This record gives sequence, structure tokens and C-alpha cells, in this order.
Amino acid sequence: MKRNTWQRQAVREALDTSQGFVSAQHLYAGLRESGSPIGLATVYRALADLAVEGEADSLQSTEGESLYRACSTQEHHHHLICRNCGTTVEIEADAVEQWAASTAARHGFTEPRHIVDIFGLCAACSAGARGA
Amino acid sequence: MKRNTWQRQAVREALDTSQGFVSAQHLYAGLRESGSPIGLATVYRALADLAVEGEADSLQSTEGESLYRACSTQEHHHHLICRNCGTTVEIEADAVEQWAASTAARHGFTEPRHIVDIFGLCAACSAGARGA
DNA sequence: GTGAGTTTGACAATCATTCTCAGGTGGAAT
DNA sequence: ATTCCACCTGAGAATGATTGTCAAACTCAC
Repeated sequence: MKRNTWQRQAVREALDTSQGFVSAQHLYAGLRESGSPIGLATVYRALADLAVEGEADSLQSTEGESLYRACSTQEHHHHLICRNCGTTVEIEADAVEQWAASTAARHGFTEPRHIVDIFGLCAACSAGARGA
Repeated sequence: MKRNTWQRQAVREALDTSQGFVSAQHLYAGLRESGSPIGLATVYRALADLAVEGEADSLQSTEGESLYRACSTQEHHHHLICRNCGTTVEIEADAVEQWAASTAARHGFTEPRHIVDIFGLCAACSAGARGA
């Protein structure tokens, strides 16, 4: 059975506390800074578990890191991510779901899954970029 | 200026010859097998160049590898990929482009870019899976 | 409280990718 | 055709994220 350790709790809370997607390394660094003696391997394991259980979403950064995020809903959804500050908005996209399903079917593909994410500059960062 | 070496040509041809997305490692292995003395670092450099110049598309596999593919069009498009055999179909998605742009705008995001790919089982692999 | 099985953590191992740098080479000028 | 040199290549080292190992610590059911 799955045990409930303070390490897992710590990872869960750290994820909840961060506003956008974070890397395992970053999360680990943050936990260590706040005094936790948690191990790196444990953070990786906890994140992988959370992702499997549906408590966290994950995506691949362009630099080859895996990024994680605690999402408010476990339902299928997508993300709108600020590539400057990391702020993330959860978005629904029924239209896209249907488009994906029908496109796959039209080409004879079955069991379609899809990756759909939008990266941009959030309102605040857009303003900042204009000023800077 | 950009030089025209046989190594670059070899990478380009290897890319053209493969039907789906391939990893740099896989491409390198194939080239070596066919007798080419090309170096690994060179393959990485060539692929990175091709991607920048728009001659190749790239995406991140879930295992943290970068995958590359020579596409028939340099226009913006997306992919429908068989997760069993790697066969890839290029697809257009004006509807999705517009959805992405308007969704980003609605949340105050600017300069939207997006990642949209569909993974499934192609007709052949679907049939195979049923049989197996 | 006890025992059995899970989880943890320090560190080694792995894997893709990038860096380094000495030697090779394309191609413009001659 | 020859020369020249900035760019390219290749072998191996270096990097950085992630995973594996295994003994010790811990959780939970009883």
C-alpha cells in the first residue's frame, strides 16, 4: 500500500505553493533552502508518483527538463504558460479535444492522446518587456 | 558563411530517408552502420542547424530526448504521430491556430506560440495490436 | 510494542547533450 | 591551380538531469 510520509507531504506542499511549472531540481533546491533534509532522489520519486496518480501535471521544457505543477482540477485540461515568469493559466479546450479526436480518426489513427500547450508573455511581462 | 560539407549532406539525407521522428542518437547509429565515419557531435550540430534554418522540425520525446524530422513543408504545421511505429502525418490546423491566438489574447498573453501534437496508433499498428 | 514490507537518502551509474581544442577543409581571392 | 583562414569536424572530456543501488529508517497493521 502507499504510505504517507512527511517527505511526500513536503513535495506536495511545495508544488501547491509554487505558481507555475517547476523542475524537480528547483523544487529540491527550494525545499533544502527552507531547511528540509529531504533527498533529491526522493523528490524525483514523489513527483513521478504524483504525476501517475493525477495529482500533478508534467511537461517537458525545451531544455530537456521535466516540469511539474499541482493543478486545481484533475480533469483533462491544457495550459497557457508565461515563458518569462512561468505564470500558468489552466484552460479548457473542448474544441481542440474534438479536433484532435476527429483528425486522428480521419487518418485512421486510434487511441489519440495529444499535447497542447500555449506559451506566451503574460500581461505583466508584456508590459515589462515594452518598458525595458 | 555556412559551408556545405558531406557530413551535413549525410545528416540531411538520413533525415529525409526516415519516415518519422528520429533521435540524434538513432540517426548517428544509422549513419555509422551504413559505413559513415561521421562524429556524434557533428550530428548534433547539423540537426540543431537544420532545425534553426527551418529544414527540420523537432519535438521533445517523453523520455527527454529531442526528436527530429525533415518535413515536406516549411510552413507552420503540426503532427500526428504513431507511438508504436513512429509514422508521422503532417496536419494543418487553422482552427487550432486561431483558438490558440484568441485564448492567449483573452488572458492578456502576447506573442503566443504553441505546441500541438497528436499521438496515437496508426491504422496498421491498430490492426496489429488487435491481432496480438 | 513488534514485525514485515516500504520508503528514504547518499552516492554511483547512466544517458543525452554540449564543450574543448587540435587538426582538417571549403571556397573566395589570387 | 594555389593559397589562406575562418569555419567545421571529431574524439573524448565535461556537464546536468535523472535513475539505480542498497543498507538503514520508518509506517502501519496487528
